[in-house]
Amino acid sequence: MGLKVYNTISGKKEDFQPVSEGKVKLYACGVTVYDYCHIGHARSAIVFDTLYRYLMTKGYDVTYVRNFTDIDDKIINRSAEEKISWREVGEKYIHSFYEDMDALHILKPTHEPRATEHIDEMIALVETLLRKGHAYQAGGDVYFSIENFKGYGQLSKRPLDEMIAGARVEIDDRKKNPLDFVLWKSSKPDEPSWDAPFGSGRPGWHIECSAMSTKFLGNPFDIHGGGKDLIFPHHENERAQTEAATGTTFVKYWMHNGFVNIEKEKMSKSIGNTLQIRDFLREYHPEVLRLFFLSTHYRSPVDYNEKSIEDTNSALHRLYYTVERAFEMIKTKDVNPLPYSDADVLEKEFYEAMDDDCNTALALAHVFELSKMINKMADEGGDSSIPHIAYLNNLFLSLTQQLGLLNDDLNVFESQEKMRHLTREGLQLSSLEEAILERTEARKNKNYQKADEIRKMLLEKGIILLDSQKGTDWRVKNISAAKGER
RNA sequence: GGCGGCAUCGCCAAGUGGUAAGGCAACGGUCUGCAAAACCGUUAUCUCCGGUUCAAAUCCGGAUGCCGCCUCCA
Repeated sequence: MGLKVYNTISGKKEDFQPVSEGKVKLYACGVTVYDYCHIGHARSAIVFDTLYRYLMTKGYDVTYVRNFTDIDDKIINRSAEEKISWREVGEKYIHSFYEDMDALHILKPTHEPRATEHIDEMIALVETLLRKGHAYQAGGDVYFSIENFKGYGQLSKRPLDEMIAGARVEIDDRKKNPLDFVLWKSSKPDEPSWDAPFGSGRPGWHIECSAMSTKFLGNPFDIHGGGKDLIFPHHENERAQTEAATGTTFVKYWMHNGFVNIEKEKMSKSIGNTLQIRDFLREYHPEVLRLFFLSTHYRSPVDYNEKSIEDTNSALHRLYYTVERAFEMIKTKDVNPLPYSDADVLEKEFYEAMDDDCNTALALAHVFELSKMINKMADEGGDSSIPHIAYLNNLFLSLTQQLGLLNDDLNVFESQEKMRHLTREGLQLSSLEEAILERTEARKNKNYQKADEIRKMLLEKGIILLDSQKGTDWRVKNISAAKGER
């Protein structure tokens, strides 16, 4: 079974057939660099990162392009607010973008072009459009004329007359048609501008993606992605201007991810409920966010709320503990992994799920089943099952890592989680260790009452003590349960 | 007003014709001095009404509710 993807323009799942055999050209709209990234950006990045990884797993030679919009009104405004140049604004937020993406283990795309480094290509594109009669000049600006581009509205599926009738389209006298959009805009005296045959100024929003995707991927290319909100007007306009200029299909498959809501409310700056990635990471492990997003199909809206995140956090712990347990059993011996057919079935189902329009939620279900299989085998014990456990564990890690999960070393994961928790509780590691020692003494003396008091005291701080032959270790209590008690 | 989407166990969430994956939580059990983790077991007929079909959560029609887009936005 081959990969199927849902194509926005046809509204259907289609068999994925790349333009060139064995190669995939993928373009995802990146960010406008004027602020820190929020978890909506993270979702988009994670969705297309997952697709990118999966395409590579399937053996495609993938060229993945993700742009930076580094010139735009918001950047100019920001530059005034922060009293730094617009270029410094760009640099600053590109830097922060990388910090966030690295923390989330988002793989680096093949190319990450910046708009301002491709002004020449944009100018050439605008000139072509002018020459072909798809664009016109008005008051120093250049507009794209939708009139003689017959496919306008196909992507977003909007009838033109009704869009025009829509109350929210701003009427601009300079436009021949209210839906015409700017390709090039004249700059005010103190704004950045570039010389062009049709007057100095700066590019409109959509033109950069047309220029850069075409430059790096050619036309047509395979997949163009982004958030659902980009379908109109951004992608509709990109498509119109590119196809009008080149006379050929722009993109074969359009893929769009759903939104992130926060507590059932749309996340937006005007409501003031945006959650930045860096703020999230102060509270939770980065993979909690990844697992959370992968638990819902990428096209569906997803509601961010504390309970769901804490549930996800518990689920992620389960995955890590499974690996920990498996390694514990394997490490003592030199083990040759021995295949196990029940696991091979799960592996097959995992790939079938991924092939079905990247159904990561279903794929994850199989990962959890595999986790159960490993734990069960470990429970039943017996040296004879160890080669199987080694096999299952290898498979488990290969599947989770395809989803970008379980990147951390177990010790790192655990200790980060513990430190994060101690900070949250305002506890010192040394005093915790002291309490544990004290309890161990009490247990030796069979003073279980005191031992239980200490256990209870620590439990109230979200710390669980784990007794074993080797001594007493501790873990962070499942946070959702801990919070419910307080 | 136009276009589109969604409604599945307490919560989250897969599932597009053959009698409901998975996660979290809960309860009972095994294990443990007590716990934890893990494992075993238990918990749904899919918003409502009508239709098509041998057969529908899945297709069609209608109702109700929720949401998104049409303006910068991942």
